Amino acid sequence: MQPTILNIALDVPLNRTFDYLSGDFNAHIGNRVIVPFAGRNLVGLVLEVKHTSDYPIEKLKPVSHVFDDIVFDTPSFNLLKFCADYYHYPLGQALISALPLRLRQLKPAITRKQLAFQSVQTADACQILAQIPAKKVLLHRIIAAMKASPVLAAGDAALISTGWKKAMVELKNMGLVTEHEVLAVKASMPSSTIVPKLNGEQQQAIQSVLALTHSFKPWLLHGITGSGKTEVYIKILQQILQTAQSQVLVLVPEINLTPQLEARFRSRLSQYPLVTLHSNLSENERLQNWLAASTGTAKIVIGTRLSVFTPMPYLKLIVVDEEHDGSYKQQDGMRYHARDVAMVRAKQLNIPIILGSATPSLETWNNATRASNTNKSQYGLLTLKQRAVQNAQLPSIFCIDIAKSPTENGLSPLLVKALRERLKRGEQSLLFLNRRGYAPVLHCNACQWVSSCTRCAAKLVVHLSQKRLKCHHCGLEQNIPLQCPSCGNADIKPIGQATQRLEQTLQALLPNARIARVDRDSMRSKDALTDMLAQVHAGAVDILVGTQMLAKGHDFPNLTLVGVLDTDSALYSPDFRAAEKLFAQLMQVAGRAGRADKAGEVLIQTAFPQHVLFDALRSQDYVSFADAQLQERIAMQFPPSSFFALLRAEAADFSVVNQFLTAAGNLARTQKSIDLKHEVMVYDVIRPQMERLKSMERGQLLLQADTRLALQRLLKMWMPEIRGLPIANKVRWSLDIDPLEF
DNA sequence: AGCACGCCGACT
DNA sequence: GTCGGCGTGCTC
Repeated sequence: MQPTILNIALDVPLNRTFDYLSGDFNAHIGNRVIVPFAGRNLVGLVLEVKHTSDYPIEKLKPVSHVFDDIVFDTPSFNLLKFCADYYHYPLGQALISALPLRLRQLKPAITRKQLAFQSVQTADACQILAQIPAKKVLLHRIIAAMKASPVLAAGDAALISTGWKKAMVELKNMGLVTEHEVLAVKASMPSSTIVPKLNGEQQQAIQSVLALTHSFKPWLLHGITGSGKTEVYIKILQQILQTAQSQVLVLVPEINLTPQLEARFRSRLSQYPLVTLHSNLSENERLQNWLAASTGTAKIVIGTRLSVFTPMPYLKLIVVDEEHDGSYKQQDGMRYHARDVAMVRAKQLNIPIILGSATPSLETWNNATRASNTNKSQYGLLTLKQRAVQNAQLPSIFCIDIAKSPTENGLSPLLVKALRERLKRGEQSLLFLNRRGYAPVLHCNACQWVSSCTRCAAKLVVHLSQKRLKCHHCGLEQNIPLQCPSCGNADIKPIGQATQRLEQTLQALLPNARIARVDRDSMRSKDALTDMLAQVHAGAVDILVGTQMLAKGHDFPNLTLVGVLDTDSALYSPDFRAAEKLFAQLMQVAGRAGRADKAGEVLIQTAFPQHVLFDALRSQDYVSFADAQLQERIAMQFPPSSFFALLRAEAADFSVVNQFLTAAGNLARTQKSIDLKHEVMVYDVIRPQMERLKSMERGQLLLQADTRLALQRLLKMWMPEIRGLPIANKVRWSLDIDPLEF
C-alpha cells in the first residue's frame, strides 16, 4: 500500500511547495495542518492529496497535525494561485497571509457557535407541511421565516416568538427541520429608516445589472457624490440575496467609511446575516467573521482590501465602492490591487461586479469608455448625474487667486469673509488642509537651517502642543530646540501651515466660533471620530478643520462652505497620477458642501486658478477631465496605455542598492534581447520620491511594456535570475506590478 | 524568513 | 579552554 502524500503550502519566501506524509491523519484539500519544517513547526494548507512525490519518499516527514477547523475552497485557491503568479509572490505566503491571524497560529481556533435550524426540502416534507392545520399559527410563521432564509439561527428564531423552542421541537419531530451548529453572527436589526424613492437613473442602473446576474459582467457605476450609489447597491443586493445560497462581497477603501455603510446595510437588509472584515476588529472577531463568510453563514461581507480573498462559497456579486481609491493597493508583501483582484475573482466565478465611483480611476474609465474588446468582458457604464435628494444642488466652486490676493497665515481675506457669513447664518464650514501638525517645518532665519529627519529624506513637522518635532514617516521624535542647532541663533520659527496652526489662527480670528480639528492626531482613540461626527450633526461645531480624514463619505446637511487650502504642491508633482488624484480628492471634499437643500460653496485657494484641473472642477465635469487626461496618458505612453512593473530595493548603503538594481537591469536587457520583439523597455536605476526611509537608502528600476503578456513573459524568466544574484541577499527588494507610487 | 552549521575573536 | 559573533545554505 502506497503512503498518502500531502502537497502543502507554507508561509516561507520560497517559490515552491512541500510534500509530507499524511501518516494516520485523514487530510483533505484545503485543510489546515501543522508540519515540522527546518527545525520548527509551521502552519500549512493542503494543496493536493496524492501518492507520489518528486522528493525521495524516505526523506519525507509526516505532518504533526491536521485541523478540521477550516477548509480553504478551490475557487479561493485558484484566485490566490492567479495572484501569486501575476504579482510574482510565493504561493504559500500569498495563501497563508489571506488567513486571519488566529488561523496562522499553531493553536486550534476557538469559535463561538449557536444552534441553527434548516428546513428539509424533500417531497415527503412538502406533504407533511401541507397537512399542518392552519390554527398552528406559530409553526406557519416559522416555516414562512425559513422560506426567506433556509438556515435560521437560534437568535433569529427567538425574534419570531417567545414560544419558538417548543414549536421548533414539533417541527423537528415531524421531520421538517434539522438542527445543527453555525457560527454566531451579530444580528442586524431592521430600523424604520425612510426608504428613498429612486429616480429614473437609479432604476435604470439597477435594472441593467439585474438583467445579467448569471455571468461575468463588469459595471462602472459612475455617480457624483450624493447621487445615491448606496441605494443602488442595496436594491441590487436585495434582489440577488433572495435566491437561496447566495452571498455578496462589498469592498470599501478604509475602515472610516464602514460605519455608515454598515449601518445602512444592516437596517435595510436586516434579514441577511452581515459581517465586516477590517483591521479595527479584534483577532477573535476577525476569525469569527471570516469563518462565517467562508462557511456561507454570512450572506453579506463588507470589508477592506484583504477581504477580497475571503472564501465565500455562494458568492454571486462583488461591489467595489470608491474603486479609484488608492488604499485598495497593498503596499508591502504581495502588492496586489484589491479592485483588480476582485475583477479576476468575478471572472473566475462568472458573476457580475460593480465598480462605483464619482471619479473613476483612469484605468477603469478607459475600460468603460474606450476598450473595444467586444465580448462580455466589456464594461457596462451606468451614469448617475442627478443628486438623489430632491432639490439638492451641486455646490458652486470658485478659485481664490492667492497670487493676486495674498493670504495671511494661510487664509485669504475672501475665505475669511465667507466663513464669517456662515457663522452669521448659523451654517457650518469645513476647511481642508491635508497636513497634520502645527507647521510642516522649523526654520532658522540666520543660517537657513531646517528641521530634517536623520533617518528619512523628509522634514520634521512641528507639533507645538507637545513641544515636539516629529517625522511623519518613521516616527522619530525630538524636543523643539530653543536655538538653532546649527548656528545657535535664537530666531527659529515654524514655517507654513498645518491643521493645528490653522485651528489656532482661526480661533484668534473668530473667537466666537466653535472650531473642531479632525486629523490623525486629534482622532487617535477608537470612537473619537464617531463622537466628533455626532457633535457636528448635533450642531455643536461651526467650523471643521481637517485632513483627508474628513473628505470621505460623511454627510453634513448643514454644511454650506468648503475651503481648500494649499493644493498647489500636487499640481506640478512629478507623479503622472498627481492630477488625477487631486481631482478625485477635490471632488470628494467639494461633495461635502450642500448635501441637503442648502446650496454649497467651495472656495479653493491656489496660485494657478487657470489650471485645466480647476476648469473641470468648476464645471464638475469629470468626463471631459478624464478624457483629456487619458489622451495625455496615451500620448505619453503611460498607463493605462502601457504596463509598468517596478523593482524596488533598499539597503543602508545606496551603492549596494545601485549594484543590485544595475545587475538586475542588465539581466532584464539580456532577457529582452533573447525575445526578438523587444516589447519591454528597461529604464535606468532611479531614486524614488522618498529617497531615504527609516535609514534605508532606496532605489528602483522601471520596466514598461505595451502588453501585460510581454511584461509577464519577461518577469517569469527574470525573477529566478534576480533571486540568484549574489547581491540580492544584501538588499531588501520587492517587485511591484502596476505600481501606483513612484 | 529562520534556523543550523560553521569557523574565528575575547572572556571566566 | 568555551561563548558567541553573524556569514552561508537549506528547508519536504
